[in-house]
Amino acid sequence: MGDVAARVGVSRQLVSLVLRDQPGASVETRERVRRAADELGYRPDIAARMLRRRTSQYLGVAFHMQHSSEVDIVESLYPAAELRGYSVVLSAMTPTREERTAVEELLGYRSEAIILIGSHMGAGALRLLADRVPIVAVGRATLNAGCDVIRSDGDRGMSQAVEHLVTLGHRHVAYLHGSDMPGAGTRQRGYKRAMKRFGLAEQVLVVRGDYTEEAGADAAHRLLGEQGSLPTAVIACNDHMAVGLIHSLLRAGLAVPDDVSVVGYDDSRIARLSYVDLTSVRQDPAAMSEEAVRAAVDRISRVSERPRLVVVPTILVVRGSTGTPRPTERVAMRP
Amino acid sequence: MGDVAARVGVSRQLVSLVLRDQPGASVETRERVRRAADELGYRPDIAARMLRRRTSQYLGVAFHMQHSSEVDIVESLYPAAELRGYSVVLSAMTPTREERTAVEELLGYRSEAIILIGSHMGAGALRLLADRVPIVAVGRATLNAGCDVIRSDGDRGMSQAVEHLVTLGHRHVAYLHGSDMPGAGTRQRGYKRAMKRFGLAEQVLVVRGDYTEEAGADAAHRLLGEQGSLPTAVIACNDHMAVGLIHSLLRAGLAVPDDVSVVGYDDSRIARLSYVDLTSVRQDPAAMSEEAVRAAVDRISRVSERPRLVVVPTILVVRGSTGTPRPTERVAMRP
DNA sequence: CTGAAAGCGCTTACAG
DNA sequence: CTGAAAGCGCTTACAG
Repeated sequence: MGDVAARVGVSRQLVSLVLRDQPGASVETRERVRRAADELGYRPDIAARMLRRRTSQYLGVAFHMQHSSEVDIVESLYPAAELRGYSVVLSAMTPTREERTAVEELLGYRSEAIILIGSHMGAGALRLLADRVPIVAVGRATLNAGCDVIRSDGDRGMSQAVEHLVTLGHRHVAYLHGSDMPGAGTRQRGYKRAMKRFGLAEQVLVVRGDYTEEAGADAAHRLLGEQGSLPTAVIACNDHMAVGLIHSLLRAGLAVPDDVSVVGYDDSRIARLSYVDLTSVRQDPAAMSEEAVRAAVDRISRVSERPRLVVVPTILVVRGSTGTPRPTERVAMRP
Repeated sequence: MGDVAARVGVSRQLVSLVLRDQPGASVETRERVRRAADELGYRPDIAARMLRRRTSQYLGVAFHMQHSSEVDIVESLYPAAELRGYSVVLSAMTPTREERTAVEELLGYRSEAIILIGSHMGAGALRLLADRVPIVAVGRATLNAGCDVIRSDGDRGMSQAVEHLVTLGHRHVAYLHGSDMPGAGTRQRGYKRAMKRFGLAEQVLVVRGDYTEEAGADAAHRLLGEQGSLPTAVIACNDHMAVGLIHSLLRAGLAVPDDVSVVGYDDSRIARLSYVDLTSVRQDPAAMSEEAVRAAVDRISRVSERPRLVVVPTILVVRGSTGTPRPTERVAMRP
């Protein structure tokens, strides 16, 4: 910084001022300082800056690099944080790097709040952490852990899926449940509620499995095994199960969506593959990011007092795996 | 830090010493200091620490969060850096966050070297940057930009693919070329060289396209259009093209691998889907990370003088999309 | 082990 | 706009 000041012939304070876009320098000087900084390849030292300001202006973010849905959220965190004058500092969770490690690093950076995406921490550990620093948990149902929670509306998402299928004319809409999957309970509840709302309580059919492709394939076999009761549409609790299901149906000589319509959940990359072309419910990553940053900033500035729960609406992405049911089959379906 | 010192009844210097695992404190004191730090939830301020040490011990990493192959590399960068006493600081490149921005942030952190994964910078810009700080470019062919380059051996990868197919008994091995894709040139060259090596120069058949699924599907149509000349195996320059190809072949009533074997490249998530089950060439992310860190550290410590090029061997992952060619077809193939 | 001192590169506050 | 001073939270170096 001294070099830049010397080159322009001004004080270090003035250089600092210009580089922080503060008032107090003439337009001409401003220009000269900037040019000198560029020429010398000078950038203020972030560490020194944040040491002097008692406030780091950092939002720490811990996330699973391998999960594309979390990556989508992190991506929109950058602009959301910048809008409110904060910088994002990233700490990855990987198979070899625990959540604990990731969080400790963020604490070392003196993050003013930590946004925890897809956290696996127990409520107790989370509460202890939340006592030290404001925590915003994204995509996690646990309440009462002393932190703000932002999650997408799995209930409403499933409702959108059911509504879409009913509007197309389906009545026999089955559901593939993924046990042990985070958010699975909410999604199944959403399916059942929506079916009830459309007067289809008696058509509710839940097939259980885990959340893998194989489970989806298995489910197809079980559905096909029950003679005469094949639903005209199936909603899976995630895209992987949906894809396994489709694959088994095709192998069994059935057409999608002509014989069976299929809806997935997550709108993952697989859903978008042209030959899968899966109708899927997608969370709104940009909205979740904005809410997460808002919650963090409000808590830092002590605007919000008690933990907040924000439920962000989902979006139904209609693709080629859903269509109107076959008239013949609809008749056959109602004995 | 003062609080911890006061609590234990020692000097701040001693606390600092213990937390840095330096010699000079008794085992008992060490224990008491650690416990007090834990109880108070104290962590040394990273910024203050690196400000005082004139060396940040940071390795800056710029990468595309959305590219799973880059994420794989970053993941193994953490342990590789730690092994050599460095910390990793992440800066993401996204559709809304340019490489320039990501790099500037890393410079602000006073990274001692920057590992640039999948960089799109021109050679000129790269050279300018490399004058300011040691740069290691990963997965990029451009040499002579004043930085170290680590890339996987696309040439040898294709050679492994050809060898695998030839060993299975294939002779008519076609290639789907993806124009404009980084590394595409090297891969195509590898295919041609390997074919020549196995005395199959006359069987070389290159179908062009971009690197999308659609291009793979198109290629299938073109291959099917040429009567009697359908190869018994096809290598695609990436998994997406391979998957598009397989899909078109299946639609045309052909079986994979019974009628046509298919090999992809990248070993992406899609390749691993159970119903795709694609034999694919995969780069070795852990090896690339280790080489990247080694190059960075050597350059920081001025062990290496001139830019280094490290070519990391690939690994062939054999799955269900490749098999022996049909005897009948092999006869038909040689008129 | 302690204690007193200096300094990393900034920002802040203030008198001129 | 300048100039002199202080201080952020650490680490380093040194005399005891």
